[in-house]
Amino acid sequence: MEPSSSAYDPSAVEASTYARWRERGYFRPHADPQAPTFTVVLPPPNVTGRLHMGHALTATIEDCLVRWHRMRGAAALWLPGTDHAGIATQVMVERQLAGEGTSREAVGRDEFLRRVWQWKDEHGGIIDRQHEALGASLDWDRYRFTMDEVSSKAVREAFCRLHEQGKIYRAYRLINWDWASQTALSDLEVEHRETDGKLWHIAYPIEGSDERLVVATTRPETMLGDTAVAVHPDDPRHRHLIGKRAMLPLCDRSIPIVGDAILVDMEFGTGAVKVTPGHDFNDFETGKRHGLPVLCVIDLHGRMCEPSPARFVGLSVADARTAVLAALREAGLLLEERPHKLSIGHSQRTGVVVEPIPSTQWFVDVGTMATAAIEAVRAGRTTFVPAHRTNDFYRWMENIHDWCISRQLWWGHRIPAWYCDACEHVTVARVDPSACARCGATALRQDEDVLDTWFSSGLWPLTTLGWPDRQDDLARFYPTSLMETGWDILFFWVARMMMFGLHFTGEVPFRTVFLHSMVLGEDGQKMSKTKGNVVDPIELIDRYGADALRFYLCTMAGQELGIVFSRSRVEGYRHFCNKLWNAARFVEMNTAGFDPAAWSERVLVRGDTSGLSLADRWILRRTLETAGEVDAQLGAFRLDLAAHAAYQFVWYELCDWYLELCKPALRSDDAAVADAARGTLVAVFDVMLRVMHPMIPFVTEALWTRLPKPSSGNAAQSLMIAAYPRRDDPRSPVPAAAALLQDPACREAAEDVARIVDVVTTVRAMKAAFKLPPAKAVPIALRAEGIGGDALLDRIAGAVRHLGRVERLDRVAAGAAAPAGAATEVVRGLEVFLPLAGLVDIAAERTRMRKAAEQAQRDIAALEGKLGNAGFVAKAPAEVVAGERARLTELRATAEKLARTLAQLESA
RNA sequence: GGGCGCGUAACUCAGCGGUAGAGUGCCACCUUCACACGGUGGAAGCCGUAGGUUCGAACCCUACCGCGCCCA
Repeated sequence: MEPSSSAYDPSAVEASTYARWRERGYFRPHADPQAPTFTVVLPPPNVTGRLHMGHALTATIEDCLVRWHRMRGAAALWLPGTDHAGIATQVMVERQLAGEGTSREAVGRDEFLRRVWQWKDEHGGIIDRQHEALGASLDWDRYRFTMDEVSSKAVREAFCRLHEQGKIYRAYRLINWDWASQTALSDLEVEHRETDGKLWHIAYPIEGSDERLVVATTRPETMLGDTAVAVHPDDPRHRHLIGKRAMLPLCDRSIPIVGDAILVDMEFGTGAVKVTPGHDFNDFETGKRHGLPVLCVIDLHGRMCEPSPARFVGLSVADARTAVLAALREAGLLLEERPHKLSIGHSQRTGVVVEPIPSTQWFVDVGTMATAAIEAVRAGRTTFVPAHRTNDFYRWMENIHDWCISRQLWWGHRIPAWYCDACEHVTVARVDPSACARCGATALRQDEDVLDTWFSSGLWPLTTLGWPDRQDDLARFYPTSLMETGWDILFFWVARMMMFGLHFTGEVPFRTVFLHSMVLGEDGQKMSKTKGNVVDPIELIDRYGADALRFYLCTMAGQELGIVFSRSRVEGYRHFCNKLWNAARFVEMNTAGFDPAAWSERVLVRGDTSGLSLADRWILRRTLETAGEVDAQLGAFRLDLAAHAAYQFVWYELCDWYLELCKPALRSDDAAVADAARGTLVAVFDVMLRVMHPMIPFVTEALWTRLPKPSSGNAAQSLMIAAYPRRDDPRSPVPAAAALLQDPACREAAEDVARIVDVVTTVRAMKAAFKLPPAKAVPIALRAEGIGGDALLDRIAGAVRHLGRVERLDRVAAGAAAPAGAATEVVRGLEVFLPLAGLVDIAAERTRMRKAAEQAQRDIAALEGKLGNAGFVAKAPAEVVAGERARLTELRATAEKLARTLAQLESA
């Protein structure tokens, strides 16, 4: 065994440890068919993407839970893979081609696809290796890519089935058009941003009258496509105009005036709105209600087109707006212009303003699938964590629109529809057809478009398990246990997966949906390259270690609000890993050659604590309590509280106190005494390393592998597959856990340790107050009058002497006078005297004591008031009242002792 | 406009009905035989504001003020 360094170096263990886990096949679910399964599918990142903090958070939470279940004995399966990311990837390759002075149109579809695959091969897979750096225990043998054979087959199967069932159809509809990438988008891919715009009032002359109807609009250029004007049927200002016609300015076209209570808000603008079914979703619906024609006046490149008047044709939307406004102004029809905030849709991918345009596209009728998904959640078949997210899911599902799934891209799953030139029949088929299904003609053209990437990722829980061909994994691991992702993509992923999963299998895709919030930059803003506040998780891993980053992310997993990144906290958790490393090193140094078998059999198996010291009993009990706490918090998805409990215990109880308390025993000549401490150390570290492994797998594995283990029978090769310490688990490393937790001796030890901590802390503080060096050995005296007397002092004296650096510990009998010239403190009724011949300023000490006495009196008065309140005594829980009474008793004793000391000082 | 969430120490966050906590930072002392990525002691908070419920409120309720997100 090589001597370990005094500083933990993550880079020295992480990569090799990960490789070892992988070689040994620990990432695969074990074969035991009886074992419960725990299955998670990783939300597929973009194949050419890089790990960002959101991915790191997702992977940390999922890995932690997967590891925890694996240690609890489940056949744990965490499924990796990547997404082909249609638009994003295509845009990258198009940019590359543009750099070469060519374009996808110039090189042709086949060459373009070859180039995309090449791009994917060159840039893909980086994020997989980054997940490895984080320690993700993904089953790489089951890796899936949304464009691989299995996925492709699944996509085609799903498309054909939905088409056969009439749930996929082709229609001429208004869609969101991204002119930069020349494709349609679904509603979800459009981001609405609030923008400062203007509201214009335009007068439309009424036919056969001198009247004018004034409409308010934020998009004057679209008036060229107006096919009606709408007013509210209850509006006394405009009601009489319904049924008449207006003359559309600039176009000299006669359009009807309709009454529509849905579209028109009487309070807004002038109470009259222009209706442009070709370029506005609300207007499109209004057009359907009134049988209005749909005019398309904006083309696919965002330019005005026929039937716009010739002088506008060819202008960009922005130029057309200027021109239209100028023309209206000239005609005296532009009445008002005022600032107005409006929300404008932008393409999520390219950022350009999305134009609603009518077009023929493929759609999924999601109505019944959405209903089924809502019902499944209502029935509790899938639950959301945190629970209040359930309402977001309902609200979105209840207001869902049909999903536009065709994209005018080349990179993606090509739509399996073929058009017959002869009879115009559309053949949709699982296998590429050679002839028209209706007329048999062989002149077929496949649809040029591909499917929305989210169509294939919506099938992800199915395809990762081999659907539709393989059934074994599906039968064993579906429905999966957990879907964990950021809540910003609840609708993209979770909702679609729910619909598809239920539709194709009748069963929900996952039992629990755990949604975390977003990681923001240190400035509290959303991370973005332009703001320069992006934090790279890989840089953090390199600098602080994967465990430090993971532990930090665990502590943030419960955050409801955005997670404001804090580098200093990551650094703090690196310190924690280092602390753990050094504590374990201490154990290693002190247990060389120690065989814990006999100790384990007696204590851990039989629950016999008779040979243990006070400190041993205390720390054993606290270790088991902490194990239970962490286990419970992980079960409640409170990774933050699990991490917190482990941190507090390790640093402030185990390291600060137990490791110091056990030192005298370790150096004892009495082998039994030393072995009691050694056995305890070994057992405590075994349990705690297991407990923390899901959160910080690397450092715990490195230490656990090296340290002696208490149970020689359960010599697992790796902590990863060791049993998680749980009271009722027969595989638990502490079979007698329940008995130990019940053991009165262990419980009482906690009281004594608390006394030790009190006294030692007091002595240290007194030294500091009198400017004595902490290492200075001082004489002290203690009096435990009325709180256990000599028996208590017998139990704690040794530890107090050791930890307080006390050279002589005297006892002051109940009736005796306090030592003269001594500084005095009373802590929970126990008097601590520090004789300081010559050092003590009697006057100052007198003042200090007087202050302490006054404070005690104030506390007593406050408590007496509380206990004197009849309402409190009658209504508060008995244990609370009893607790306060005990506190009062203790405080009175303290006050009395302070008074006595003070009296002695005053007479001095 | 509708919905949800959040305002606790200088910063990042726990606590969510019974004596205000952690990390980082700050001050003083300590290179003590696991750890200076450390130890000891300390300073630092009208727990957003105002009401209400309660014996008791940082915690529950209401309103308001800020901040963020989602959906229109």
